[in-house]
Amino acid sequence: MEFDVGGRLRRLREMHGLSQRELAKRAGVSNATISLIEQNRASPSVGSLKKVLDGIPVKMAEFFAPEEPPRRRVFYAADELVEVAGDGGPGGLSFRQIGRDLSHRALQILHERYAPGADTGATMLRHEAEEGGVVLRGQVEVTVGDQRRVLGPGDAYYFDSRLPHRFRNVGDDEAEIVSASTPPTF
Amino acid sequence: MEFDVGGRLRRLREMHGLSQRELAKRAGVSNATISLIEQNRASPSVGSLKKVLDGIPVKMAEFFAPEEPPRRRVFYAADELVEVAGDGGPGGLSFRQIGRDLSHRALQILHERYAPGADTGATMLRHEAEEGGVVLRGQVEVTVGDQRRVLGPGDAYYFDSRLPHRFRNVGDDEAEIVSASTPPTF
DNA sequence: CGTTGCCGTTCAATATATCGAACAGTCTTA
DNA sequence: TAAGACTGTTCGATATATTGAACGGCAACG
Repeated sequence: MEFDVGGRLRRLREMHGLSQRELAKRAGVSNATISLIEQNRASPSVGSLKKVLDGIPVKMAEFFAPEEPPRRRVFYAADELVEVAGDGGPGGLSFRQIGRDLSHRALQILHERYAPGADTGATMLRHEAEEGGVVLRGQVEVTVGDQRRVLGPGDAYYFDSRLPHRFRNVGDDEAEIVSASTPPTF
Repeated sequence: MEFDVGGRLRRLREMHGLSQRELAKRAGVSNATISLIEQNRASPSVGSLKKVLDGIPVKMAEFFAPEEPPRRRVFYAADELVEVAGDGGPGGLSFRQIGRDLSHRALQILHERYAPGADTGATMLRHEAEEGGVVLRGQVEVTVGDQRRVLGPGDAYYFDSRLPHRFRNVGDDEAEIVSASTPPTF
């Protein structure tokens, strides 16, 4: 099993939008060196390789880490967000989540919509997590522990998920929130 | 930050109960080479180092892997979010963050606004983190590694922050995003 | 058109890694 | 005591990595 040092370096460099000369300057080596390494016409010393990687910057372990980190999905169209709670209908709540499988993710992000009067109910205690969000439209009454407040467009919140919490749309129009929590809890 | 290649190799070799000569034979290099490398009197080429490690055997990524692998306030009015980047004026970028001190938080949540044409620039900070977000208004071109896409209202993204990334408002109107990342990076 | 500036590549000169062989030390055995 | 079989280290010769300067290509500009 050979390691294509040159190809790997070239891909990393280009991915970071650097020219050979630019990288050479940052790394303190000559551009010729980079060129030769990328063509696999020279096998750099560990010291040199380290200098080069520091200029990108990339850690040694990263560089040699198992080739392709399975290219995870990055983009999601609006209609590809997955409904994870509520009925999704016009009458109530809609929680639309970025990505279907969160088991390898650190973050759960939701696009939430509340019909007028919609209410999450008194929510259970959750696992050890933190969450926060921004209200985009409407008037949402947020209750966390013994604190309560009505938030409008642009207002935000942040709390420890272990506290009991509740969201309620107290306005006459639909309300919208984008929220995030870590780690994902469901 | 330096990497003690010699010391590391010596420890690994002894841990596996190999003599310099024995390892040299397995690896197909001279014993002198091993001796010099272990004294840090020579910085082996990655080709040589690979041969040596194969003789132990130890993977490159393993060799360079770090010793140990990685592993109040609730409500904020819209005008209490703190501007953390950009000029905040009408002309460019505005990144408004929930909360001022993130040192004890797991989550960084931003309410971002981009004037038409606004751009985060090509080179971005890189950190061990994950981030995602939802586009609320406008047309935003998102580039992550070698992937690129224009996202509109309701569309979303999620990626590993170690990949170089860039956001650009390619529409004629202001664009708006709510994003989250963990752990907070600043 | 020529100039400027950037790109990646190539080449001869030089610095350095690597080799083969010899060195000194330790332990075992005759 | 010396010989044999190990250990890790050192030395000059040689192979190779690295340099600095040149080269040709390509796009922008006057």
